[in-house]
Amino acid sequence: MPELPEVETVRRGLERFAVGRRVEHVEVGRERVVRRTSRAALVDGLTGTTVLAAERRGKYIRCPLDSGDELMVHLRMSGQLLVARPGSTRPPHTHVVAHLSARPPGAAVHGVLGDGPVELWFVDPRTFGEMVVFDPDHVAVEVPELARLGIDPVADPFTRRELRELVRPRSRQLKALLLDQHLIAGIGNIYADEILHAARLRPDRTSDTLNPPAEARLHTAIVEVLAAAIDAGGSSLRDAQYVDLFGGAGSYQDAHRVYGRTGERCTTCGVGWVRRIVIAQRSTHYCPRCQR
DNA sequence: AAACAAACCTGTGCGC
DNA sequence: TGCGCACAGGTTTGTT
Repeated sequence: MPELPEVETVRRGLERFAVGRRVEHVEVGRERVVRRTSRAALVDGLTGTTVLAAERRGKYIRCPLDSGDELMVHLRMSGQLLVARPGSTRPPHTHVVAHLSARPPGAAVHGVLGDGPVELWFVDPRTFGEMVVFDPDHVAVEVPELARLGIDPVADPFTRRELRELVRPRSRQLKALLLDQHLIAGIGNIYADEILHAARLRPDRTSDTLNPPAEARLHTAIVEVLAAAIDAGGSSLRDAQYVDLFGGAGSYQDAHRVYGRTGERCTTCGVGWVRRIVIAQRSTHYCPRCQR
């Protein structure tokens, strides 16, 4: 369930362990992962390039390469990026392996893997995830959804004013609004529920009914919940699809107030019981007492 | 414009 | 115990 905090955790891992290395060799198993282009396009686009940076927009990872192209990775539901020592045993569903060079002399030493060569694995049982190398000058054609992405509440300036301009002119259920990547990029099902609980707003309330205090609570909740989740390294659920670059779990699941807590007493008010309903075709958890 | 449905795919966990 | 099935997650596309 990689959402913004999980993708940000992965991005930070890439910054430490991939940036500055050269891609020596690429293996692509299942071609479905590169369906937007082809196996050859990914191999040719990556081989021989050096990774210049690791960036994130919403749930999309973007890595500029010294060729002028960019690598885009989306983990979708079950994708993982992992770093490993060369020759390590690969887990099932490892669809792409990029062999990265040692770091150049003078680079800082980073963690247990040191500066020797590493492998970067893309693992994805459900194969919804994808990788593509594209020309950023043609992003609107080659990766149109990137060009249509809404504001990133962590990477972009995101004040109450930006939120107000998204919320006021529409009449959308708040849950659906938070999930709409064209408006705000990066919030998924878990964090939408947690944000609305923190803001004390019902998920089915419509956006044009918020008064200024409610709008302010929503803004604060978006910023604070995402920041706390990033600090915790994201959420790893029981079926544990999400892990960081080294296979480590996050801990924000322990801080969930409503997601996955159907039928439990609300820990915030101590009175209400967490309900599960369906909104925007997604399971939605909230406390009918706290959230209005 | 907004809501809804289906599609993509596989592992997990439930009920019988 | 074993089987079958609903379900989970993100996004696009198409329909109402």
